[in-house]
Amino acid sequence: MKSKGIFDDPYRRGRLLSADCPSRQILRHVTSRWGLLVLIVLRTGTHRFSALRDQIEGVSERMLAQTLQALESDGFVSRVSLPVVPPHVEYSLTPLGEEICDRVEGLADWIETNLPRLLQAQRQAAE
Amino acid sequence: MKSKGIFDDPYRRGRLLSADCPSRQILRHVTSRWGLLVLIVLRTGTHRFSALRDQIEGVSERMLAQTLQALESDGFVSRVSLPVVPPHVEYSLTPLGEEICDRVEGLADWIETNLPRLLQAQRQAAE
DNA sequence: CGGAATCCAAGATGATACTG
DNA sequence: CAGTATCATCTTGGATTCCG
Repeated sequence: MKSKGIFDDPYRRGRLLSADCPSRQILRHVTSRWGLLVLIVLRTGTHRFSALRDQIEGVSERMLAQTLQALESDGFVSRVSLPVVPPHVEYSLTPLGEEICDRVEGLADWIETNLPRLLQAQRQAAE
Repeated sequence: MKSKGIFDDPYRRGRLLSADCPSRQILRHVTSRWGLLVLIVLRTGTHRFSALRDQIEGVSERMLAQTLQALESDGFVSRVSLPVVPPHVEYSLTPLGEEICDRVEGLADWIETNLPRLLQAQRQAAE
């Protein structure tokens, strides 16, 4: 009888090129249109819902709520609801969220810093 | 008469939190569902269209072509079409593409490596 | 204040068929 | 082989309204 140890699990480490790799879902959450921006803002500390909405220009309340839920369900964001009226809810990064935010911010910072080069490359590629 | 120097351009460096920052578009291209995977595969060397399609499980030819065009127009991917029949087209990373791929792969690798932790965090967050 | 619910517009994606 | 064209579908996103 063959034993089925943990080493038989093909996803002990992710394989992004496989269609059914769970990494793809997580990746889509953190690289989603608003997910990445939420992480970046939360990296600067705890924020309330309205503060996030105001800092992330262009996000709707609907998408912000949806994005926060996805990040929370992945364990990247912690949600603390204070039982007061009017409601007061605070969002912050979990330790896991801080770790992934390092990588996310590395990407975002590189683009922001190199934007002049990037815009020039776009013009050149358009020729 | 006021001179309009390059320092007047608010986007000499990007500001991702601004709705109209060009960085957002570039970011969406490289973090798109297939864009990220294309970059990762091209990091291993030059590939033909069909090779990319085969390696990136689940991508359709339509989306692959569209993704490659976006990355090419941003200056991340170089497209070389050999004038033979049947057609032979080779894709590779530009120097700019390699630079950004460092960051993209950093993120992807972290997720793949930490997938076990991530899946456990998901279960815990679901409680 | 922080959402949830609903409806609708816009965009992303896919299957298929077709072409140089 | 490497796409493009077309159509159908699914997802994303936004505006509005309502609620505890």
